[in-house]
Amino acid sequence: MSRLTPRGREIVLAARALVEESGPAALTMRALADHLGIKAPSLYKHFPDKAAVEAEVIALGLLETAEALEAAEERFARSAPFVPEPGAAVDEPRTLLAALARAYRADALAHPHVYLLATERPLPRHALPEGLEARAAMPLMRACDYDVDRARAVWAFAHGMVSLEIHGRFPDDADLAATWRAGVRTLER
Amino acid sequence: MSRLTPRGREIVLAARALVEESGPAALTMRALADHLGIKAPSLYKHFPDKAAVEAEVIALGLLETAEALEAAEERFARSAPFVPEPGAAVDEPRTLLAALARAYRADALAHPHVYLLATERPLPRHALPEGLEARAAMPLMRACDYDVDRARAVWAFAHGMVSLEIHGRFPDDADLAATWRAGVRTLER
DNA sequence: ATTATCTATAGATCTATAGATAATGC
DNA sequence: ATTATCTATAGATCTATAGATAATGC
Repeated sequence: MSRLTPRGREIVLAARALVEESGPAALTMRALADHLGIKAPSLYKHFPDKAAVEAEVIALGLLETAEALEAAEERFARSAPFVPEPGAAVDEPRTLLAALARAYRADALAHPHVYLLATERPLPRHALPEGLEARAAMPLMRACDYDVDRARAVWAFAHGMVSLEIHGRFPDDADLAATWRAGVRTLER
Repeated sequence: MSRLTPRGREIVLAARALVEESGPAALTMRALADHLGIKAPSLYKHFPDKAAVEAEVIALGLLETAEALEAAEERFARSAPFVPEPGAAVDEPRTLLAALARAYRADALAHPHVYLLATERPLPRHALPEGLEARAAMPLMRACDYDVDRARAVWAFAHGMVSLEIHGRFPDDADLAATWRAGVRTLER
């Protein structure tokens, strides 16, 4: 993103909006051009091909995930240590892992189609900013004290939850907050 | 499947082979017809539209998952209780949940593209055999003593692991067997 | 008679290139 | 001069329908 021209940025933002509105399949060069009020061939003066535009949208999604997790980390670090007491806010996550899980879910559900675009296909790693993928993975690694297997297990749980939820695979009456709690609680140790 | 004509069955099996070979997007009416040595319009005498064919492939995938899990359940029930001893086979799953997790992964990786077709989109529930979805979910429910939240958490973990693995999202040198162990072990209690 | 196939074809899309034209920045 | 746009168009696909033809089953 940072390495794009201003017009390139606009195009990528329009592409993200398009994906978010109507799903990854709706991102076509023509629809994107329409959104921008230009003709499709004009896009090729800014990006070599469609994959390049898509890669930028994916990079944007990854960056937002990283930022959401980092923000949750900071919020948790600054928050008062949890002390059970009568009038306390019931809603505060009590552990760093719970805070990260909550942020992960909130971020994914805030733009589910971009989330799917960024996770349900191989990453175009060559087209992503150096270090972005690792950056997005670090908060969970830190929360798991650099135990990679636990960090990956937590990631798989969170991704699985979000994926199944977005695709409507759980029963309508499922209490997913309870499922998240059950998962996070057991993965905590 | 059972409610199909013999020719319908052949078409669905060819469709599944096509998906498995080249991914869900490769399932087009023309490619399917080519595979069968006929012309695309002929398919419409057997299925009303492409979605109907796709739904049958998904039903097949779900059925295979259900059968794989049920078989693992039975195998585990019949196996000798685990007794740590020097020459024992190191590879035996020691708990029912571990056995189911292993079967889930093996089944998904045996036909990853069909797995993705059956999980990475909303289920065409109206077009599936009655009870199939519930049947596929039961082994995990039984293994979790009907604790739905734990069963769903395990499912999410397993689905997340498989999804991330199929899409090549883990580092090449990741020890995924260790990640599965870590996840299953913690979700066990 | 019914069933499975075929040919022909409508009607939508998509991505991407070539080359012309207008606007902007020195 | 450079940049952003446009029109025109090539070249691939896709899904699905209509109607003809051949084969099969009574």
